[in-house]
Amino acid sequence: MKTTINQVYKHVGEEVTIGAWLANKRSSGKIAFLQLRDGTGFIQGVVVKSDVEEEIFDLAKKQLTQESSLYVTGIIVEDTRSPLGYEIQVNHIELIHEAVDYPITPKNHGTEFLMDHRHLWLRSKKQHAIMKIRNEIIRATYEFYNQQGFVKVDPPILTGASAEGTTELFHTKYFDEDAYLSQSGQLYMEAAAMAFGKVFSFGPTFRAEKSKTRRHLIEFWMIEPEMAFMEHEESLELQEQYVSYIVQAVLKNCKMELQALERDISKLENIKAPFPRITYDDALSFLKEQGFDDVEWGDDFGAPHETAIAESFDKPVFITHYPTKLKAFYMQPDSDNPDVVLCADLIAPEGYGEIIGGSQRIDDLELMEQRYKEHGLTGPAYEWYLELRKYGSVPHSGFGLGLERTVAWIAGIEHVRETIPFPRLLNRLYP
RNA sequence: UCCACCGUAGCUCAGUGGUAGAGCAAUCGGCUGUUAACCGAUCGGUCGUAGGUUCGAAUCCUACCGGUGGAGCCA
Repeated sequence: MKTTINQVYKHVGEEVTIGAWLANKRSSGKIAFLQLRDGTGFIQGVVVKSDVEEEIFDLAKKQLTQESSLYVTGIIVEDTRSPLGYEIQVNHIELIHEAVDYPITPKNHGTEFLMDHRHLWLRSKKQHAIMKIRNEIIRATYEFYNQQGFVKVDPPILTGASAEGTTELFHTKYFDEDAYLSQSGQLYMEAAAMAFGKVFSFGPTFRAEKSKTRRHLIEFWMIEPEMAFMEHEESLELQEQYVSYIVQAVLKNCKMELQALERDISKLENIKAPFPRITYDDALSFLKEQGFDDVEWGDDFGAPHETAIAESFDKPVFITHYPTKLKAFYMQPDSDNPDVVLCADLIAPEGYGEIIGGSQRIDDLELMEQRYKEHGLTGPAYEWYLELRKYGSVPHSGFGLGLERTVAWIAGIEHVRETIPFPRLLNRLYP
């Protein structure tokens, strides 16, 4: 009977066949241990010389190379010495394909080498665990927003202009016109919110910035909810519920993966709403108390500042009410103080930086037109966006969550490049 | 774009002016519970590239190329 490694617990005492790759092997004169993986998990196969035909033992001991593909047939047994709790006592092996000189050996490798072999590196235990956690976050995201009555709407990837007018865009041709790869679906999601009420998107975004840090990718995935009839504080409540939901989903459904990554689970267990909030002004005072003298009112916070603020909380923290001049043109000014806007960045703990940026959007046509002028934004590409304020404008808010930074934080991975299957980095377009 | 560091065997690294080294991988042999298994042997090199200094350069100098970490910008 054919099965997969994640199903073996249902077949204790039975003979099964598993299609697998050989991750590693260890052998002595009369016993061989095969480390098998099949995509669903890892299991050890035990080949005892006295229990199998001589050619099978010779195959296991000598011919089987790392990453060769095979069908392994044997009896599933419980064994406390195995991390999985089960082993397969091998009776028969059918070699499908013999791998020759697999480049990624069980010893140490450098980042450049591993990234050059990313198509193979994905097979390793740690990378497998990271991708499973990424998948769980995506799965839980769809589940959460569907439960909350959101509709998934897909914004375009090819666009005629920038959403924020700040970041560097990838330029391409659209027949005879200029086009750009999307750096945010937000403006389109605002249109969608006016059609469906509560919407979310999940898709790739592109930034042609020469950023070279452990928090940056050229191509990354964002989840962008947008909610009609929702004001700033309500949006914060949704954000903290959402982030709590995905953290708890990973804790519940990815125990093996978190263990494989040696993640300190105690740091995740208390990630439950509500999250602390601190205004930009209070954050600035806090930084001054901490001895930072390189930042004044009106300056944006740098990575060291964000980290210092995040380290004083054991949950993600919202930094709210940034100066208007620092933020995008579409953000709603605070009615009590128009010098600041109704926005919030959510900073993850443990130095992972900003995982969410969000705000209430300007819904007044006159104010939006004024902002357009101040930011020098003109042209037909923006006309449709203004029309959203012309026909039944309502208060609305939204935010964007960077998937890779979120995966890095939850999985405890140092660099975002390991949290996406094929990262696009400043100097990397291969594989 | 700026700052710092690094390029030596397939991989990870040592070697700081005087014969090119180790561990792992690979190949051969040994070992009945291994967990990056272990033990013995064999194989493995245009020291990133181009100039320069020197009797002599992997080592010192210059330029270039590539990479890593960080800054700025951002999610």
